[in-house]
Amino acid sequence: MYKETVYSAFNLLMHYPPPSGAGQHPQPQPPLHKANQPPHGVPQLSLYEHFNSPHPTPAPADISQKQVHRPLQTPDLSGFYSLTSGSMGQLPHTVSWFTHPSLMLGSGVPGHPAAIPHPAIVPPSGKQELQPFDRNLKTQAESKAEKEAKKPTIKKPLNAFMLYMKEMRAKVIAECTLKESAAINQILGRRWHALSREEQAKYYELARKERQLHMQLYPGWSARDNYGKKKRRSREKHQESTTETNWPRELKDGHGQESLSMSSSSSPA
DNA sequence: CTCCCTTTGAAGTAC
DNA sequence: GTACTTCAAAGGGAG
Repeated sequence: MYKETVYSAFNLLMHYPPPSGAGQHPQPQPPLHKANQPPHGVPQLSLYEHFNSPHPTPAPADISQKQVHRPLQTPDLSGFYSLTSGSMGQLPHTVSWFTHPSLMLGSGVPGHPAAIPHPAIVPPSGKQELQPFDRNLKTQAESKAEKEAKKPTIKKPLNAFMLYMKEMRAKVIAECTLKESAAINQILGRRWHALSREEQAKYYELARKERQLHMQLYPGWSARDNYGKKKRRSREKHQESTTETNWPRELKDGHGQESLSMSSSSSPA
């Protein structure tokens, strides 16, 4: 089944050969995501400084936690993405959902009571909390522990590729009628490599602004907060796959690019 | 219901 | 400093 869906995308993929097809980017240059890194020590975070300045209002993270009991609403971002999906010829003034104006005002910014829950903040299970009525039945210790466990998770900001995926996914699905994300992502990965440096640069810039705003909204947040909390992927399996080739990703991309048939056969029937 | 798959990049941990 | 690991999104598939 998986094989079939993957093969159904074959034609699509033929237009976006893997990077191993040496010469997709005739001009060998340093990885864009590295070249795109802003120099250290460059002060760019005026807003960040503003948030970090001593003020009586609670920290953004605290605000976000107070929003947990609300029905979680992911704002409709289709507008923004439709804005950018057609032509990325110019950078939008707003950056994805992190920098969407309404979100900037509403999510986590102190002093905005009508705050919209930030899409990066989700309850761990994605479910609503217990009603206060139910919680009264529990002991303080239990409820405290539960509260701790149900703390909203502040998600990582999306990187350039993730932003690209988010924007292009629907397009690819429409083109190839695939729905399985694993297959879609393979296509998107190849399309990503097929992008020009200029096109990629737009997404790196978007991602940079995402990180910047994320920092502003959640000054104390660290990727460490979510580290190791998501899945307990079988380390043996992962090591098996890495030791199989034992190559760095760059080399694998260049020489050991897994074929579609390989990836399809990797999933158990 | 929960995890896996699959991708790239950022950021974490381990040595 | 380098190598390795985890998590961001997504949704069908599998157990």
